[in-house]
Amino acid sequence: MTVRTRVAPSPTGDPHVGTAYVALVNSCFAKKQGGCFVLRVEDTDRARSTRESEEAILESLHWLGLAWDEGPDIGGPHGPYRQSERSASYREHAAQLLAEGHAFKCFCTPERLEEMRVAQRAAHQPPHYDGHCLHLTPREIAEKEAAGIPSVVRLKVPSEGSCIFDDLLRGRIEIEWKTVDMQVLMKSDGFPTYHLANVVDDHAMEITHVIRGEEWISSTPKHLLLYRSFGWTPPAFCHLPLLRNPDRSKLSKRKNPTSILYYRKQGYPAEALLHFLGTLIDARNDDQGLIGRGSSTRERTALLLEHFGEQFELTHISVGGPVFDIPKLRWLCGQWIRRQTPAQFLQLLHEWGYEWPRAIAPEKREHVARVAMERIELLSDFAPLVEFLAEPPDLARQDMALQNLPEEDVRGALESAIENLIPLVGDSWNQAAIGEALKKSAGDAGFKLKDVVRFFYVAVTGKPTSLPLFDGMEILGKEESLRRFELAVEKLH
RNA sequence: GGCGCCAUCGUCUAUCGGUUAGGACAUCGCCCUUUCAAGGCGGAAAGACGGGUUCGAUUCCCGUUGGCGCUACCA
Repeated sequence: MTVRTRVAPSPTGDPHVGTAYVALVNSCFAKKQGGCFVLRVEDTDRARSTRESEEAILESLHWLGLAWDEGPDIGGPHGPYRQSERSASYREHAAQLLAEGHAFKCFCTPERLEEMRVAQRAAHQPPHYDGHCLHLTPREIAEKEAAGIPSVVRLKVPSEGSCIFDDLLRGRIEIEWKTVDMQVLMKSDGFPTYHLANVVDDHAMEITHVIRGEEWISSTPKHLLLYRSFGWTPPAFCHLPLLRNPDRSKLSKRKNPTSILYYRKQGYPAEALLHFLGTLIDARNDDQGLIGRGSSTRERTALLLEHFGEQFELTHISVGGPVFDIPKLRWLCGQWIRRQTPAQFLQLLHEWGYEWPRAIAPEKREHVARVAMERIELLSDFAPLVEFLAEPPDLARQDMALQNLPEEDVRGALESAIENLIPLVGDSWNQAAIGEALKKSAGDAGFKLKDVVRFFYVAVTGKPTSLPLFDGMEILGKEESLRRFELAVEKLH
């Protein structure tokens, strides 16, 4: 039997990094076993599901280089891959459960259920469906339906014994049936809940390994009960740890950016995010040798995925929920950026959507890239670093008030710089010569370059820290550089 | 509260009974140096607690504590 795994996102919000993490594991497992990886959209929550969200999720996973063998966008032999398009199947299966006595119709109002829960809570009982509609006669059911009272279908759960199953990561798990609620399977709007749809589809799509988040462990008995009721062989189950916020709670957007869209927009390269996710599923992927391979983002993510797939071992996933450590992710981003050639980096910037200021001539951009890529982590760090090349700084006198150096000394150094820079004409206006000239200027003014260079930075870039100054000035050109020195001198008069 | 899962440096982790408990991020220091970075070198930093089992436990078992998850006509 060929291995088939799936990821089943619910399109109810922004694409979550946790979805990518689960998708990655499923994809790697399938790849390692020579199986298929399926993407199925679980849009049974009519109120919250949107098509935009679905598109964003697929797009984001693709951005990370993830690909599936079957899915709503590419079809496949087990389609449709969108649960909202499989309603008939759920209705039939619910009817079958009803007919065979594995489920029952429930006419309880939300108000009654709420009162029931409040009472149970007050009595320190776990909230549980109380079986109110469990023993309605066919006649009572018919009457209520004739009266137009809305109903749901609930799962019948054994009252004794326990459900025992094997988790691929955690081994034997035992949960007593009395702690399992009589879950709703079909909502009154005619749509299935996760539990029914998930089981029916996993069976229909011949999923062999259900690899999903840890939050599903306590629901697994319900799913197993459904497989048993239908007479189906259940798949193997594997519950992955949940990604955490730094405070260790489940990763949530209240406390952390969780949207892949966010990371993309901020300029986290896809290959770096993918690599980071890879380190979370197997520590052996925390290998700097993996950084930088490939000449385009597409090729880089493909190589990474190939490596992850080959190396993949379920047992290397540790079961403690890992903190989604943004500082480490950022470092990895910087690493990926730095391992590119300047030309590749330019391409990365372009793909990200960076638009060059017109003032920076195309032939100078590779030089800019070369010196800028050494000092950024995210692509969004690039623009602020190079904006001085397009816009003259708006200097204020106090910007020059650094290091308690008297203004006249600063002015002297700046004037000396101008004097030494003027002779540099034509090709002599280059990084090395500029450096020599500025060193001499500092000396002429009675300082070491080190002591006054910060003022030069402020004069040219408007900030005490920026790109390497000599390169910056070479790129800026002689005329504009001198103009900025002169402007700075004026400020000090 | 009930049920379940989990537990090594601040973080991600290695160790599959015997190690000076290793690496990476972050942090600190030094070097390099045109500021800031990057890079190089080095430092500090961990087995939650209590019982067992064993010649020997971070490793196996039990308990405690702690964290997390579930406890919906959301997934």
